[in-house]
Amino acid sequence: MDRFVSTFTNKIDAKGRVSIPAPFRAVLERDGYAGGIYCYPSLDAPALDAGGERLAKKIDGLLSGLPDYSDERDQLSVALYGDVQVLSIDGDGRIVLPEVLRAHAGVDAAVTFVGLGDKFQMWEPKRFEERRELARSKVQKTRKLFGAGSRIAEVSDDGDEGARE
Amino acid sequence: MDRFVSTFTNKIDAKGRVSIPAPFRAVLERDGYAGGIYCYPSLDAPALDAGGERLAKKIDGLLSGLPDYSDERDQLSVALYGDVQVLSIDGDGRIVLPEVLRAHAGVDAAVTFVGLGDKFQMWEPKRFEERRELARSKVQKTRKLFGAGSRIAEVSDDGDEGARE
DNA sequence: TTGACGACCATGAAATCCCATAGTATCCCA
DNA sequence: TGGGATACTATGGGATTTCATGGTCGTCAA
Repeated sequence: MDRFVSTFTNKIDAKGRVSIPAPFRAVLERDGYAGGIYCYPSLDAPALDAGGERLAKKIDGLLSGLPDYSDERDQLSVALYGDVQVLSIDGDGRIVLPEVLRAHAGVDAAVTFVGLGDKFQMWEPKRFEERRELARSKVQKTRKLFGAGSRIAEVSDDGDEGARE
Repeated sequence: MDRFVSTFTNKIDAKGRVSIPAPFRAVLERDGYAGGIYCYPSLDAPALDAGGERLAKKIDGLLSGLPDYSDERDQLSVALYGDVQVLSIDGDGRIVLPEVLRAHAGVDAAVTFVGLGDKFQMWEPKRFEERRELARSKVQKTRKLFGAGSRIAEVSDDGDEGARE
């Protein structure tokens, strides 16, 4: 297994710590774990994007096309690197979400971890449920377009069944 | 971790000292720390660019692409090397910003350190907030310009597919 | 002598490490 | 196949370390 799949919800304790789901930790270790995960506000959702080295390299890839020390590169770097935080994982597989990130995602007592293949997202549980409903209905539509029994619907359902509370 | 990532804001004390964020110091140490950091006014922003050996080598690289004794090279080397200062780091991880540099960046009571991968910038906190907003909106535009299938779209879209409305 | 600068020490808050526990899933062997 | 032992996970809390920041004391030079 080398990608983030399925969803898990864990509590945030009094010290602001939250356990990264064990399956995700396993993926991170295979993914050249370097002491922490990269995490930043999702560009267009009240959630946080996170991942390991693979994700970091993708960001590098975005910038590698631009000439060094150009104004444009600097600006993009600010938005891409400037908002990224490296969250270190403690001996028990937990991270601490800084205030800025918690605010963006609106998380408080618990966090829902959502696997997205190369990376995963962290959501406030209720908000994620709402999104999930929307996503499901969208899948229904897509399904009709492709015809019943298409794999798109199957895959989504798999992910959901495996989810824990 | 081997790149400068994320942003931190630290205070300048009565003697003009300011702590370099610990994560940045860690990067500098891996980066062949030689007693100080290289620092110079950003070419097109009211900020300061800074970094370690890797940054110095990149500057060398830029110049090596130009023919010796060309006007362009002379101008560029003056622009790049002319204002470079080597700031030594004290035992507690602090530097002192010379007046010239503080003036260029307009810093006074505090400094915002912004990781940009190979180097980092120092900003006056308020000015940086404005710049950050600019950068963010630029990223949004850039995403729209590059259609689906481009590398930029890939990274951004990955995040959204799973959870978008 | 005064002022700038560097080395060194002090401190409170925050982050990190380490250990404990309970519930659950997994394994192993009869 | 059943049942007990084992391993793992999420979570809580105390102890320790790190970090940013403030201050003092010398030193060197103008």
